[in-house]
Amino acid sequence: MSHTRGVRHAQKQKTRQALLDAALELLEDQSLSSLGLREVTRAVGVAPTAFYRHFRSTADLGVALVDEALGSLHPMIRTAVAATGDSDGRIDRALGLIAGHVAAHPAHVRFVARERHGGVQPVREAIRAQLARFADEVRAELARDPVSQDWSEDDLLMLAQLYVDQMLSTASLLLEAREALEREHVTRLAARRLRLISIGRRHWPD
Amino acid sequence: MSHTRGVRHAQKQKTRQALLDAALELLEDQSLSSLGLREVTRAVGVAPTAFYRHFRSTADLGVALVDEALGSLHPMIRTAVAATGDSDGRIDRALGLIAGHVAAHPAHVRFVARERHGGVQPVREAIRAQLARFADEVRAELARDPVSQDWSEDDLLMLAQLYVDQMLSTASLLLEAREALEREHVTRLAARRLRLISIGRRHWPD
DNA sequence: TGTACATCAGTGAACGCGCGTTCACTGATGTAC
DNA sequence: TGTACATCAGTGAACGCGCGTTCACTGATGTAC
Repeated sequence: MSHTRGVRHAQKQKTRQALLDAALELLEDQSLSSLGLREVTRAVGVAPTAFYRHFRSTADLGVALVDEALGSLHPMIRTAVAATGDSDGRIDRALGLIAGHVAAHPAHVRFVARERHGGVQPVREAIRAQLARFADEVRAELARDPVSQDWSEDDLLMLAQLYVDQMLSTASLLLEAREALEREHVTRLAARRLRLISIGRRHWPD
Repeated sequence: MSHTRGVRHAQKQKTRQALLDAALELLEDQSLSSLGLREVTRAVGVAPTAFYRHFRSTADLGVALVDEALGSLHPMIRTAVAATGDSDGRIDRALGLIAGHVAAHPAHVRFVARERHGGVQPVREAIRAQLARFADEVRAELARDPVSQDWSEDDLLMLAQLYVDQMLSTASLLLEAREALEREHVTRLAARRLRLISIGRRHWPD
């Protein structure tokens, strides 16, 4: 039954995914606001009109890409900031997770970094909403740490946002680093930045 | 003489500036990679072909906009991080300068935030170079502070980059805040972030 | 100061091209009985 | 299982439109003497 109904549906999903994949690849060296619908269908090998069976516009496709890029990332975020191990160990673990993610999904990371402040409002909004969710999850995780006992909710969120910003910024820098040696340098600098922040955290409010 | 030679030259500069101004305005709600040359000339009221008397392409115009937006900002940067006054006073002064700049040149700030990771490579590169100069100037200023006596050059640069990132990030957040109350909230959060960083700095390396 | 020539910012017509969107269609898949 | 009808993902032709770029031009400004 689910199979009988599924053949047409499955084929549709396959085409939809092909459109998303092709768009993501085309977006490696251009912005969403200049991505053409025909460009995408041409890359997939379907008629331009087929696009409308899946998305109302390229902006709509962009929002779907945001969900694909960030929607599945929530479990990783919690792990990245989990309060287990010593401070330096936690920093190394978080950076390892980030580096792994960038290596596995470079195009997704580039897309989010590019469109976060890009020219397409609904996409900016979708990214903003996802990053706000991340920040709130990080805040919840930070609250479990004894170090944060006397912190107000506002300050916890402030710190969480700082961490989320650092993650995205580091991911973006890793993306630009083409050689392994350069990536190591970026990681070392990011570790120092995180270290400085965690020192500030420990001594807050001084 | 400089006047005789100047009439034609001055008129040319005037048109060039009109093109830059019109482009900047059009870029408030789109990315450079989707900005059309005809769009810009139409807004100014000159023939499309006149564009080529000033820029080879919209990417070229974008690089000129980067220089306009960031080139004149270097003196302010030094003032913003100058090591005079107590820590909280310095933070307030820096945030005041940023808020003033955002209020005076919102379109420039938006342009830089948008194109920093945007789809036009030469423009990204121009922004990266200017931000690197900022970071180096901040590093030089930080080095003059007794607090940084034992810091390595690498760590000073790391901290300087962190400050530059915070400035840009705060400027971008201020831009999105439409109401005065919202802007106050953004400023207060930014002050806390800077405070946390300066605490980390004071206790570095713990 | 006046004249003859050079420069060059801005023009306007023309081009070929790819764009987004519409529409009626086809034929495989799904559903009812 | 078989038949008759409904659904709907993908097609292909057609449209009007604005794009970037070329080219020879005009006429005001600049220069040499």
